[in-house]
Order: sequence, then C-alpha cells, then structure tokens
Amino acid sequence: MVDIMVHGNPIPVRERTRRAMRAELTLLAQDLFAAKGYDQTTIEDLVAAAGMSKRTFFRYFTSKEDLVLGKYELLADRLTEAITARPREEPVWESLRRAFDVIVEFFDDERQLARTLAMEKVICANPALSAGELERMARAQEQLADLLRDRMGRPSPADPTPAAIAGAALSCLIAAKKTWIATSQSRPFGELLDEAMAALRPA
Amino acid sequence: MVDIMVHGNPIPVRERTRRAMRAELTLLAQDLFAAKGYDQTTIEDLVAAAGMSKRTFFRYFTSKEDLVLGKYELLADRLTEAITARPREEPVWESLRRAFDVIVEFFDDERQLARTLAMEKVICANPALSAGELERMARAQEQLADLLRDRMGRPSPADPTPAAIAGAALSCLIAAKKTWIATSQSRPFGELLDEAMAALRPA
DNA sequence: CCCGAAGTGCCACCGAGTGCCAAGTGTGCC
DNA sequence: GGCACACTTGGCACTCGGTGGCACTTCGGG
Repeated sequence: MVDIMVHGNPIPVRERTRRAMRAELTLLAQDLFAAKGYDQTTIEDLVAAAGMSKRTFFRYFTSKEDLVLGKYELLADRLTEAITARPREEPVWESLRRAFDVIVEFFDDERQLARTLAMEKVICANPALSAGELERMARAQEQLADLLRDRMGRPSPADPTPAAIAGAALSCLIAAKKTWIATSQSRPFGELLDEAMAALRPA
Repeated sequence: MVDIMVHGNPIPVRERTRRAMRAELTLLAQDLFAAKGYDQTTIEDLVAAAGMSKRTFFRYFTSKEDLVLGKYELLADRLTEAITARPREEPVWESLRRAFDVIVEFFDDERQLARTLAMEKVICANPALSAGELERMARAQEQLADLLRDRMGRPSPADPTPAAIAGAALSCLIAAKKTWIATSQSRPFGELLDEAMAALRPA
C-alpha cells in the first residue's frame, strides 16, 4: 500500500505516476545490471526493455548511477530524521548507533535482501559506483555533522570534532556493512555494528 | 633535483621521460582547471595547449580525473610506508596520527600551497571529483585496515574493528582538512588534526 | 470545450574514452 | 653507415553517457 497522503496533503497525480515510473524502471534496471553487469548494460538496452526513448529516461533519472544509488538519498533523510528524534541529553555516540537502526533495518529487510545484496555486489564491482556511494554518504555525513555540532554545544565551524565524529560513526557503519557482506551474513548486521562502534567511543 | 636512483637501481630513460611528461601535463592542466573550471576545460583544450593529440594524452593518463587526483595514489603509498615504519608496540591511534604527518607535510608545503588549495577548490566544486577523491581514500583505508589488523593481533577478517578504526582516523583527517580549508588556514593543519583525533580515542 | 502546462519522442550534438593501423623516432648491433 | 627492432605518436572511426531544441500529445482546470 502506497501512501497517498503525507502530512495531510495529497500527493498530486503527476508526482505519483512519476514515482511509480521511477520505481518500475529501477527494478527493471537492477535486474539487468545483476544479470549482465553494470557496464555491459547500456541505457539503450534499458530503454528498449522499458519501451521508452533515451530522452525520456533522462527525464526520470539524472544519470545511470541514479538507478543504483537513488535510494541513498532517501536513506540519508531517514537517518537525519532518526537522529533528531533522539533525546538531546543522550550521548551522541549512542544517538548515532540508535539512528543507524534505520539503515540496519533496511539491509535486514528479508523481502529485499536478495536484491539489496545483488546491488551491493554491483556497486563493489564498479569503482565509479563505489565512488558515488561514498560521495552520497559524505553528503549525509555533512548533515549529520551539523546536527551534532548543534547537539554538542560546539557552535564554532572551526571545530573539526563534530565532522570527525560523524565520519567515524559512518566509518563504523561501512566497516560493519562490508564485514556483514564479506561473511555472507553469518552474524547479524546490528551486532557487527555494535562491535565496530564499541571499539571507538568518543572521549 | 629528481631522483635518478631508487633502491640502487637506475630508473630507465623511458620511465623518466614518462614521468616528466605526466608532471608537465598535470601542471598545465591544473592551471587551466583553476582558470576556467574543470568542466569547462575539455581534453581538446588541454591537448591543444600541450601540443599533442588526444590519443596520446590518454596514453599518459587513464582519465581526466587522474590529472587532479593522480597524486593521491602516491600519497597513499607514502602513508602505508609511514605506518609500517612506526614501532609495533605503539598504540595504533598514535601510529596513525604520526603517519598522517606525511599528509600534513604535503598540505603544508609552502611552495605548493597555492596550487594545492586551488585544486582542493576544484575538487569541492565538482561532485564527480569529490567522489573520486573519496574512492581513492577508501582504497588507502583498506590497505591501512590490513596493516592494523595485523598490528592489533586480530587476524579474523570477520572483525570489523580494524576497518572501523582506519576509517575513523581518515575521517579525522578529512574533517581537519575541511576545517583547515574552510577557515583559510587560520590554524595549523596538524593542530586541527590533533584536536579531531583527540575526540575519538579507540577503546 | 479550449488553453496551457507537463510529458514525450526524435534528432542532432557534445565530451570522455578506446581500438586500430600507419607513420615516425630512437637505440643497439653488425 | 645501414639495418632491425621496440616504442611512441597521430589520426580516424566508434561507443556510450548525457544535453539541447523542437514538435507533438495528453491531461487537468476554468
């Protein structure tokens, strides 16, 4: 069931069809990428399979990368939401860990697990995609750092600490994710993340 | 003065001319990027200024990105060298901080300061370049994590800790660098790095 | 029912990057 | 000096991701 109402306002029809189109194209593309490989799948292949013109495709997606990494935007927003929802007196490291649960849940979602893992594999196999993933994470990190700066009562932008902590937390997340994937999910993601974050408590 | 001998072996002539060509092209390209912007400078512009063909250019550089980010490869090697040179009983966080001195020195080099800052500005202004920079750092991080795994006596690849620590240290480096640039070098890079790393001591 | 805005297809175009082949350039050896 | 050989270079045609422009359709509201 898709949300038709958000904050009491209806989402206009155009927007809904647009999202549906993006979702459909994303699924189709990811299947092609998983089957043939990212580089081996051209936009022409994709639009032929989808029955649309190349020009139209680029009205829905800004780039080929977007087909794989589009979800990260959404995830980053959910992350910042999650952290603002944490009590302000909570230690920041704890808040970060709890906020990361939204990411953990995303990766643990069994209905999507196979697809998610397939896309991670595609990303790892392609340096440009890996780079794009990191870049999107860096954007999230900046948002996070701003929130932390506020929360830690360190208003000075000349203080590198909030950015360092946000980056460190994301590094733990990445390390846990990589281990989780490399070990074929033999241990729960959340547990690995706990372990990584326990090794690095801010002073 | 350029090194002609390395480890007692002479570098062959071809290799030397190749390096000289790369260095010259890099300087030329960076000047163009700084003047006109990265996206606005085409490879055609560059090779016209250098008096060579496009085809030849791509025999010296694998990509346009390489003109800006090529030095990172070298820097990563120097970093891993520096860390292997640290005593094994030293706490890893301390070893990392000391190893980072090679990076700090690179950025502090006054003869190159203007050029380095100009390139940082170019990188920041271009998402693809930022992504590439992060990707190269991630590669360095993997090397670092391997060294740490060894040094920490945690041989299991299922342990996310070494990667988390390596990532955290690099996050501190990045945070310090960003602050250093954002505040127009009003405080020494090394000092900002100390501050960032002090906030995040591994348990 | 009509008007305007958004969506679409098509085509020409740009820039990065590659494969291929022919011509140039130097280096060592006889 | 001349020959053979390895390496370098240039030019061309090509692929692919991505954009600009324009004409056409579709759809919703007054």
